[in-house]
Amino acid sequence: MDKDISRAVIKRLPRYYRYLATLIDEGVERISSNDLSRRMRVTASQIRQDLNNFGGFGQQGYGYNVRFLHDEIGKILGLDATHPMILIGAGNLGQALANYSGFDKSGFNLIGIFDADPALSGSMIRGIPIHMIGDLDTFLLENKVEIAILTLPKAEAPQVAERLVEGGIKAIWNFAHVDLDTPDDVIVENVHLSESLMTLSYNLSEHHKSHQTES
Amino acid sequence: MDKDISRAVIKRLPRYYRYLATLIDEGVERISSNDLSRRMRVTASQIRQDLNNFGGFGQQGYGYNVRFLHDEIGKILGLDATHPMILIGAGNLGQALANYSGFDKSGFNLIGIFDADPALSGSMIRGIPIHMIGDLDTFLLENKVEIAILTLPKAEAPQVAERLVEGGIKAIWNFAHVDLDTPDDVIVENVHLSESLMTLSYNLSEHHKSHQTES
DNA sequence: TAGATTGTTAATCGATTAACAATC
DNA sequence: TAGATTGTTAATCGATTAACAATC
Repeated sequence: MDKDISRAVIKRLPRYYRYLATLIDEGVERISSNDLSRRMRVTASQIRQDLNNFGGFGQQGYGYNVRFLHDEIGKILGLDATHPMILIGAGNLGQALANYSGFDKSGFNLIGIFDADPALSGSMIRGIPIHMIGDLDTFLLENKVEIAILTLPKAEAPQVAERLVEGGIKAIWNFAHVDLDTPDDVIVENVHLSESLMTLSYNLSEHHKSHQTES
Repeated sequence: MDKDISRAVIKRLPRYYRYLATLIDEGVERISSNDLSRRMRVTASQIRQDLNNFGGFGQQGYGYNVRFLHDEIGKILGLDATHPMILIGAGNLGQALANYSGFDKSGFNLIGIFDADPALSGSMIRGIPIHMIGDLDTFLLENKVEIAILTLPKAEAPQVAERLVEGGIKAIWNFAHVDLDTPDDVIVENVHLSESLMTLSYNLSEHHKSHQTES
């Protein structure tokens, strides 16, 4: 039904969601696009335009019910569903992400960790077993996995990505410093930390007027 | 001199830089905007427009010298300079970033780590000492620090950010799940991982045609 | 020189902002 | 009802793409 929402809009939704959660914590029950725009430092127009891509969540003369809007955006983002995930590459970053328990409460459940290092075989992180990478294909056959987190050296990432696609994975959260070449129906969300740092560095180098930037 | 380059352009520079490094590895000496556009899956027009924001790096009839263009973009990004950094919050993610040695070769030198946990006092990560957060202000007085990496719980981040600003920090690489309210001359680059995952989740939930996305 | 390919201007497309009628 | 504020259309702004003259 909702057709072709622009990526710019989608990327703003989690931020709305976060601000609305804060408002709930503060006990705020309703908010107008104008008040929210002041808090978030975006235009009220943009807020109303963004939300109306998904339907009329507000009420004229009243504004938006905070809890309702929060939950609706949660649904739009798919946070009402459970998303089984695996993580591939238990290095520093991989272990840090595996240790982070915050994803669970949004429905992102890590059910397996894979690495090439035999020393890690059989051990666990937060109760989640570390498997050998050789067992990946079997695991994908026997378990429903939606998302794979790729925290691998760039050299190994493309080959592993291909195996993931063959195994029916739906989405890859890619932390490897490489672009993956996947079929159109596989979602790839890239997090290139070093590129984020370079962007920061650019702004440092010059006499640029700064503004806060989303990565 | 270079005035007001759009953020969209800046965010593409690190990717050009990465592809050019790969071309150097492959022994490619020159490349046309057309060939590069095919590899990177962007338009040749965009490549030429982007680069010409910074000057004419190419030559008609020839294309671009790979090594030269790579190095020029490096300079634009400020990778020819050294950027002393500190990291605040030695939790899972903080430790992972501290352990990552790859930043050094781009000039990003981690010179101090701070945490509130007394158990960590005096220990080191990759030879970099962990200080108590109480010593932050003194450290900033005694050391030239450009960038602070914030890997803290959201509750503590704003207060620490304020101390950093007072201590003369130039830029904050913010991993905390909160927007920081800093003066205009302080650069903030946000990395909100949970928001990145939500974006991925959105694309999963629906029958959206996927395309690879930069976070 | 002829061919190739840039640098750059012009045209198009998309996203943001402004305005206001609808309506709670 | 009157006031407030949305939903939505129209205007503006900015970014991308196309076209082509300049030039190596």
